[in-house]
Parts: sequence; structure tokens; C-alpha cells
Amino acid sequence: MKLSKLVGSRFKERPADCVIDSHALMVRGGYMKNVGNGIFSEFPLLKKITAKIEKIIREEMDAIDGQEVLFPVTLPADLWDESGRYESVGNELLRFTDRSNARMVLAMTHEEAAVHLVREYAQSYTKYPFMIYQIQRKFRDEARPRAGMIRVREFTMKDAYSFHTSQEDLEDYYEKCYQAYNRIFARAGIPEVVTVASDSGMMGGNISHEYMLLTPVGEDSIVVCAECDYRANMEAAENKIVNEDAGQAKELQCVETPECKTIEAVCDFLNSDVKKSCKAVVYQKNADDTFVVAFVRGDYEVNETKLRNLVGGELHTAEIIEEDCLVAGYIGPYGIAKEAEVYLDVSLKGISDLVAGANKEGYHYTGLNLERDLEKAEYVDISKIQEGSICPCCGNKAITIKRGIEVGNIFQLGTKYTKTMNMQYTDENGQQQYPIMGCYGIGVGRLAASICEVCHDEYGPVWPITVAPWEVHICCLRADDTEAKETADKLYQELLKDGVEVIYDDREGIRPGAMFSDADLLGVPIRVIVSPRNLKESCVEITTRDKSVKEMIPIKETASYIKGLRQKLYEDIKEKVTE
RNA sequence: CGGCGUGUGGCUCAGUUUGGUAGAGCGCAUCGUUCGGGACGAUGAGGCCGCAGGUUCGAAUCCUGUCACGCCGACCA
Repeated sequence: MKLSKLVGSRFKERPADCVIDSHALMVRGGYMKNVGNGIFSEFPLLKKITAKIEKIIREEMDAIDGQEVLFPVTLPADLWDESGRYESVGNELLRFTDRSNARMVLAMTHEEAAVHLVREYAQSYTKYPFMIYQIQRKFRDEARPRAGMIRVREFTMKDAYSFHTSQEDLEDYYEKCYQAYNRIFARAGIPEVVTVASDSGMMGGNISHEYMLLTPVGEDSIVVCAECDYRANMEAAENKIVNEDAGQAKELQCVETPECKTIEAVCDFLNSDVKKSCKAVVYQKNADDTFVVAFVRGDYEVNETKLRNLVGGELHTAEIIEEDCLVAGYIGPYGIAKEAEVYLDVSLKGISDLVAGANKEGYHYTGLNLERDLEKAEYVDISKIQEGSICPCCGNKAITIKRGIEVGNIFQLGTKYTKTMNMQYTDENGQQQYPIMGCYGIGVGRLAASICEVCHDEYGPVWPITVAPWEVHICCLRADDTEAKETADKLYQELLKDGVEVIYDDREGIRPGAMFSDADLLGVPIRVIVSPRNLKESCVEITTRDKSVKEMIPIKETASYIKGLRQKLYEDIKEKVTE
């Protein structure tokens, strides 16, 4: 490929609306173009990269006996009625009607379609286990797309669905997939992707893992233990708290605390320790009238995901008005209105002397002892784990919080979809059974952007050779110089003949600086510089995009040197792939 | 859905406060001089200033509405 023909333009200035580097570089480099809110087109440059990522994914999925299929993007709503998700999923699911007014959806995930495809086929236990996957577009009407290709509304995803006749078999396969995913990310040049325990969310099921690329621009908070292997999404991380120094029990007193509506104000006013205070956070359940009040220690935050799982319904931020049974700013667990559903966080357990709202305008209690003063004090885990907290796995106070991009996930779904959609098989005893499912996703475009995010410098991406748009980039610095042109042409042809993927910048009248800048934006791992200056020494210059190699190579040895270097780059990546 | 912000040639932005009929740099085209980290000069093309109303002799500028995009939050396999 000659660079002069590559569709897509590169430019110097950072686009104004790009917040993260990978977004800015991929726009500047002519990789993609924004079409609408969270919707992008891919130029050839990005398409080449995503095609390589897809190839790696296909190879690894096929290696664990996956079979590629293709589901439609548009699905009749009936199918989503079967699983109940037409109703239960929020606005991320784009619903519309066709010309005959039939209800349709744009698929945001394909569990329903997968069950639909195989439920007649797989009526006998002899067909199991099997896995089907596809690499295809999805649409999710995200409330807030952001960060370029990291969070978009329409995107390419590999989604896989496995079907099993026993939990053990699912777990075996889950483990295989777990390893396949590690190989995929290592082969794509980001072996540093870690797995974390996660919340299953709307997918249902029990066990699930997310594959996280740790980077400060990530939008998920990841809990990592410095002492052991424990890693979890903040949403799912158990918060273990032991209030050892609980203090002396004191008399329960109702004290006046005027205009103290925040926990900080109360503690300031009473000159008390925030760690001995009780903070209330109020939600409303399922948009009905039920208030859900979560109490956590004053220095903790409510983990809404954990709370939502406990409550078993949707939660909305509540606004308390005067007619309500609660007193905004003065809510406490003692003497709270019976209408409210109350949850006490484990962070409150064992504190004998708490400051808490008195459920009365302008008053708080001091000396509150939940075990003593409440009829029933049950504690649940609904607070966010913090930096330095106790690791739920090893018990050390070694928790750190990092940021990560979720590049893939795997779920043990169980029978949620096979039951609701009535998919059954006959087992060896002639009994009807529901198959057990797993599902496994990887966002292709997000993966490409994530690689760029962790593999770039100030001038452009530094693509790992396994996903790079080309392997070698030839810059002919003076295409008007006959000798340079002929040398570069010849090298180009020779490399092509040997099956090397080459982009050849043969443009005349482009100054070296501009040519280098373009090459940096393309991020091709091996660069060959042919110029009159180098030719005086009968050499060409060969560098790597990451600057680790910079050699003058005699012209005659160029092709073999490049092939050797290419080989080495592939091997460097292969070394990090665990078998 | 709430808060904030921005819409002016392909890109980055000025001009809006105080209305007078649109600018700069980059990019693009042609010519010349240049040529190892985004050169210089000359000439040229390209914009009904997001859209719709309104005020006015006159609107990019003031008013009303609307749409789009971005950021923060809520939400999110």
C-alpha cells in the first residue's frame, strides 16, 4: 500500500473535543470520524487494526471449539418478551416499530437470539456442550457516550454463548474461556489486562469476571489488594470492616443541632469523630412510594450496586418533601418512620457511641448504640470499599483503588434464558432439562482504543505488531532523488514479495518532518528510512516505533534484517502468551 | 434525566459585551525557492456564522424557540 493513496487525512492540531489521548490520536491520525453522538465510522487504518483483532479472537474462539454464527441486528420484540427483558431493560435498548407497526428492537446483546437459534437443534443431551459466537455490531443507547471509541453507542463486539448439561461442565468451559481471553489480550499486545470479580448486572447469573486494562483514564474503579491476588470491580467488592476500638457505651441523648444537615456539619458542631457518626442516604424503590434508607458510617459512601442487589429493584435518588415521613438532613436509624425500608451497613457494627439523626428537624442523637437501642440490628454490606481497607480475601489492610477500562467479560448465566425461553433437552434418562449457559463478550473497537491508550507517545500510537495496520513503514525522504526512489521502490517490491505488510510513503515534495509525523501517527512498528544521506553510506536506517532499535543497515542486507526484526517483535509478544 | 458549556470554510479559533453585511493560522489548489522532525514566498478556491422565528433601515452579534455536540453527575451487558 502506498501512503499517497490511503483514504483518511492526518492533521496536526488536537481536536477540541477529545479528552483522552487515544481519542485525539485516532482522530488526528485518520483512523475514525465521528458521525453522531457515540457513533463513529472507521477509516481503512482502523479497519485494518480491528480486522487483526478480530482474527486473533476468531483463532482463539475456534481453538476452544467455538463455531462462528451471525445473528441479526434487528430483532422482533417478541423474542425479548420471552426473556422478559423487553420490559426489564431500560432505555439502553432501542425500541422501534416497523412499517406494519410491529415492535422491534436493535440488539444490544444476543442471549435471546442465541437461544432462539439453537433451541430446536439442541433437544438431545448428545448435542452438548457447544459454543457459538459472532463478531458483529451492537447498539446500546448509552446515556452518555464518551472518550472516543471507549464508550460508544454502536460498536463491534464478539459475543459467545455456550450451552451445557451440568454446572461442572459450564465451569470447565468457563475456565477454558478464561484462559482463551488471557491469550487474546496478550496476543493483542496488552498482557497486563487483569481479571476482576464483577457484578452481573442485568445479565443475571452468578459468577462473572471482567477483563480490565488498568489505566487512569478508565471509567471503572478497580479494587486491588497489594498483598494477595484479590481484584474486584468496586461495584462488587465486599467491604469488610471491623470496628475494634468501639469506645464506651454512653447514654442516648437527643441534642439540638440547628442547621446541621450534613454529616460534616454535625460532627463539626458536636466536635465528634466522623467515624462514630451514622450517615443516611435515601432512595426510592421502583418509582413507587417506598423509601429505602441506607445507613453507613459517616466516612463511607453507599455502594449503590450492592444496595440495589439487596433491595431487588430499581433505585432512584429520592427528594424528600415536607409531607414525607422522613426529615431531610436529620434521618437516623433510631425512631425512623416505619414506612421506610432500612438497611444498616456493616461499617456501623460494634460502635457503641454513635451520632445519628433524630428524625426531628434540628436534632441529632448522641450515644446511640444500635445493638442496645434498636429492636433488631442486622448489618448488610452496602458501603464502598476504600483505599487502605481490609482485603476480603487475605484480611490485610492493603486495598488500593485503581481505574480500568473493561475490555471483556465472561458470565456464568445459568438457566435464566433457557428457562424463560423454554429451551429444553432430553437427558440420558429421558428427563426434560434446561441447559446451563455461559456468555462471553469482547468489545473490538474498545479494545483497539484501549491498546492505543496504553501504547502511545506524544506523537502517536505505538501499535504492537500483532494489531498494527502494517508491519513495516518505508519513508522515502526524497522521492525526487532517482537513487532514493529506486532503492525504496525495490525494497518495497521485495518485502511485498516476501509477504511483509508494508506501507510505503513515496510522496514527492513532502518534507522529512511531515513524513515522520505522519509515520508516527500511523504507529507502524518497523520504520525504514531511505534517503540520499543514508545512501551515501550505502545504507538505509531502520528504527522501531518504540525507539528501542535504531540501526544503519547496508542496502543488500535490508530485507533480511527487516524480516528478522519482524520475527523478533512477534516473538516478544508470543513470550507473554501463556499456554 | 439534571447541571455547565460550545456551535463562525476541512481543522484550531478570533469577532458577539458596544448591531454596519466575515477574519487569522493550519489544511487544500497552482507556481517558484527549499528538503533529516509538521519550511518560505506568491496567487487562488472554499463560509446564506447550527436551524427557525422575532426586533431593526440593517443581525454572526440583541430577543424567543429549537436542534446538535461536548464536559460533570444520574444511569449502564
